[in-house]
Amino acid sequence: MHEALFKYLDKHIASPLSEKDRELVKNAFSPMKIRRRQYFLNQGEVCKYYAFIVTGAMRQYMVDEKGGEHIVHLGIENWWVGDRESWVMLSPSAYCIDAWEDSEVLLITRSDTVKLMQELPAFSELLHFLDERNNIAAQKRITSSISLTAEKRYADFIISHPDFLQRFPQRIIASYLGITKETLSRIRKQSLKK
Amino acid sequence: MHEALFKYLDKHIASPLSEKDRELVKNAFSPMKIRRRQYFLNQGEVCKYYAFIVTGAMRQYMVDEKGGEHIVHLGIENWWVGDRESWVMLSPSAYCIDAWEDSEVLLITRSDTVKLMQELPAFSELLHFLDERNNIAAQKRITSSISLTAEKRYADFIISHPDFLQRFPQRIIASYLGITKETLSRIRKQSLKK
DNA sequence: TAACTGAGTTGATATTTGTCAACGTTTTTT
DNA sequence: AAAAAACGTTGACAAATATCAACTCAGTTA
Repeated sequence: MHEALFKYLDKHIASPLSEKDRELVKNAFSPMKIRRRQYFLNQGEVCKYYAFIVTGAMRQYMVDEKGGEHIVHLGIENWWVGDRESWVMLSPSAYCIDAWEDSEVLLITRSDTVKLMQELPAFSELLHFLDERNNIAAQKRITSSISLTAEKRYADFIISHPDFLQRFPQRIIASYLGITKETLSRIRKQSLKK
Repeated sequence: MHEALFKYLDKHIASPLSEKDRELVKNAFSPMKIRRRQYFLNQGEVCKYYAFIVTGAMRQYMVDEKGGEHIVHLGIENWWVGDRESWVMLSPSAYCIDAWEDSEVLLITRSDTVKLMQELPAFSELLHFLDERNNIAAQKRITSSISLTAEKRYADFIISHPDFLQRFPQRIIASYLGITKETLSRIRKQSLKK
C-alpha cells in the first residue's frame, strides 16, 4: 500500500529513493481504511494526521450556524487532505473531513513529518514543492473567487479539475465553488445553449 | 537597509545569524526604492523578483476585461509581495503590483533564493515557515470567501488586519474582500447601528 | 414489490450585491 | 489659491444569487 506513495515521491523528487529511504518513509506513514461517510476529522478536534490518499475520494468542509456545509477542499488519489492549521498549531479544527468513497490513506503526524524531513532531504524537497504548488493553487482560487462570476468559476473548474466532475456530485462541486446546487444547475443549462 | 530583514530573520528562525550568514543574505537581496503609483510588476511580465517590504505599502491586483481592478494581496512593512506562480514558473503574470505608498523593498530572484537555501539552512527554515503560514492564511481566506457574507468577511478582516485599515482606503479593502466600495460603505453603516 | 433516499431540475420569490449617477469632502496637483 | 483628482456616501434601479417548495428520476433499502 505504501507503493503508491513511493511512486508519488519518485515522480516529484530529483533522485530516486534508496531501499533504506523507503523504509524510513514506510515507518512514518501508517495505512488506514476509511469507509464512505466515515469521519476522518470532526469540527473541534485537533487534526493529528495529514493523509495521503492512495485510493478513494474525500472532502473537507465547514458547517455554518444554520447547518449548511461549505466544501473547502476535495481530494482523490494522490491528493493530500488535512487541516494544516490544526495539524501545525494543535488547535481545534474548524473543519470536518470525511470519506466520500471508501478510501485507503496513509497517515503521518506532524512530529514524524519534522523527523522525516531531517532524516530525508528528499522528503523536505517534496514538501517544499507541495507547499509551493499549494500556494499557487490557493492564490488562483482566491483570485477566481473575488473577481469572477459563478459561471466563469465553474468553467475554470471544469478545465482544472475534470477528474473531480466524475467523482463528486454537482451539489458538492457547487459548494466547492461557493454557490448553491440550484445556481450551478442553472449555469449548466445556460452553458449548454452556447 | 538590510537591517530590517536581519531582524525579521532573527525573529522567525531558531538560532541567530552569524556575521558570515548576514553577508550571504545581504548579497542575495538588492535594495530598491519604489515611489507611490510606480509599478513593481505589470500584467504579462515575468515576475523576476520577490520583494520584502522594509517600509511602505504595496498592492497586487488583477485587471478584468472591463478594466476593473481586483485586489488579491496587500502588503506593508515585513510583508512579502510577488507573483509566486510567475516567479517560479517564469510564466507571464496575471497580476499588477504597484506601490501604494513610497516604499523601500529588498529583492531576490528565484535562483538566488535556491542558492541561499542551500548555503543557509536557516533561510530554508524561514521559507518553510512562511509557506506554511501562507497556506494557512490562504485556506482561511478561501473558507471565508465561500462561506461567509460580505458583512462577516469584513468583520473578520478588521480583526485579522487592523493595520491595513490605517494604510489603505476603503475602496481597496472592499476590493480585497471581493465587494464594491458602495457595498462596503453600506455594510459599515449597518454595523454602526449595532 | 413498495418505500425511501439522494441527486438534479425547475419555478416563484426574496435577498444580496452590483451599477450608475450625483453629491460633499478631503487631498493632491498645478 | 485655484483646479483637479480621489474618496466616501447615498439613492434608484438592475443583476446575480439564494431560498423554498415541488417534482422527476435513479438507485438503494426494506
